[in-house]
Amino acid sequence: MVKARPRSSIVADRGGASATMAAQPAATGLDSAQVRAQLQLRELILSGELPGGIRIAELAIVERLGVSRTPIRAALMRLEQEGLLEAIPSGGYAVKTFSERDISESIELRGTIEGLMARLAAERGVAPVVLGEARHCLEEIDSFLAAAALGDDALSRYVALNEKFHALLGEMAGSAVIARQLERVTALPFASPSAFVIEQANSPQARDMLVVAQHQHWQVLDAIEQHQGARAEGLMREHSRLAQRNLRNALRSHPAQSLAGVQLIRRRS
Amino acid sequence: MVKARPRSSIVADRGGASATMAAQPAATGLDSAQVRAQLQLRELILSGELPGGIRIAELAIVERLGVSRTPIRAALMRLEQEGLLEAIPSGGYAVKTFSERDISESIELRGTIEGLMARLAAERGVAPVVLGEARHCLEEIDSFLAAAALGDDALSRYVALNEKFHALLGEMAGSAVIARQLERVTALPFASPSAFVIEQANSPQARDMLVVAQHQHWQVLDAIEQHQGARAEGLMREHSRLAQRNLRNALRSHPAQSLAGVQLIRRRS
DNA sequence: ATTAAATAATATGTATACAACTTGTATCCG
DNA sequence: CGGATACAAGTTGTATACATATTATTTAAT
Repeated sequence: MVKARPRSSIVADRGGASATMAAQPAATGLDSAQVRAQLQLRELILSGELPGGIRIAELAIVERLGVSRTPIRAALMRLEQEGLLEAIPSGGYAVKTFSERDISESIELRGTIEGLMARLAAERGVAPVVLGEARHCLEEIDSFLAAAALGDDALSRYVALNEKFHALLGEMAGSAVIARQLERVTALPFASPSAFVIEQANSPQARDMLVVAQHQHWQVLDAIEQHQGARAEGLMREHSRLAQRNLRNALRSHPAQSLAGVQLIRRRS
Repeated sequence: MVKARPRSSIVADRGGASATMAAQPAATGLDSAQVRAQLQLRELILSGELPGGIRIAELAIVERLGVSRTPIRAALMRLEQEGLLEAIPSGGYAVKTFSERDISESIELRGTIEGLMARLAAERGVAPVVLGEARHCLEEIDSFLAAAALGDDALSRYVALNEKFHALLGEMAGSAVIARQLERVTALPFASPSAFVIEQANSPQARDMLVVAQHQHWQVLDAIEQHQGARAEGLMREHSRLAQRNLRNALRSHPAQSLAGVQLIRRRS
């Protein structure tokens, strides 16, 4: 025991950082350091502080986040699996960039998998309790979509309920395997069901778009209830093409908006 | 520098193991320790030495593979992402098990994604060079499928060429995003395109099954060449249902065969 | 005898030291 | 002046020590 408390001295050296981390549990949660590092790194990437294409040095992240290399390495590995980073052949990771086509294909893939889920739900049948939940979810959307104009809070409520409906779709399909893969697809920031909804908030057709989307929601649910597999699948696919349209609009008219991760999109590719 | 060469002494202690590892590069390749550990662990799982449901202790793997915990931890994390392990809430990993339904859904998902690829290839068009490769691949299959009876070598050649054709399909679709997700699906041992082909080798209908599969291959290629997106997609989906059929046969008639990973399938679930 | 609590054993999570490798730079030779 | 080699700085890969959490076992009390 010659060397005395190697860690406590180090902690004292880095006391400021540690104290900061312990003082902001609201931002980072109280998960393990690995999860915290993963969340914080994802934020750094999506906020643009770590621009697309840049190589990520582990030691730089160590200084930024105040944890050792071990949990950071784990976080980097997970973010690579998630698709936000890509492994460099010579070692290390770089922040990935996405072409408009990449995003379009991600959305198409999401629509295809969601279509599969809707078809399975229709073919196999869904427990009445879950069907009730889904109906209730859509009724809630109906209720505030009735207003002629929508505020920002209505938009965010739509986003929340929309995600809930899509989550319920996974439950209705009853397949953990497929749900897992869908999660991997929607992990990409632009492939999520309501990625470009807020982007279109100020557009005059914003409400109309939501009306159409909600109509599709109801039709999908109807198709599922009536065991119309092909109809449910087709509707769900078409539903995802609204996101395609929003993607194009967002990239054309609003060059650099506040959407998380836009700076990862490389134009002209 | 009080403590002298902590590693070299340790290495001397484990000299046997290290020397063994260096002496068998043929079995493990000369990749990094992380990749080696990942490959060896996967083998241990698929061969049944680490049975489904069992918890994996890192130190036990350290003794088995002769590398330190760090690369093993990385390998475990990757195998979890791959779907062979599942994280235990209290920490650590356990070998996953699969119901027949899980596998069936994995195959259906693969068929769906391959169907999407085939449709995209048909709609967008494919470079003549790649089309030629695909045609050549199918012609090779034709050539040895002409024989009335098939030996074991013919079967393994079919498996190789079959995988090549499915890989070419990814190239024809021209989507790195979708190809990546398909890889994740086919990473599961039973979802791979030719998972149950060998299993059916001794069956009298084995050759007939391959004839049908090969017919579908040609039809898909034809549909792609003629820009018939819906036809290509439907054919590719139906093609995957041959695997479904083989799965059922394999589980019914041949209770515990030599297929890698069968012991991960939990009957009665 | 059974259950609960306490303690010991063992597991994973984290930090850091060390080694190997990659990359950028500077110097020397042609 | 250009190129190639050698050297140096920095980065990732690996091993291991340490801390903490979980699990198993044993003991005590009801």
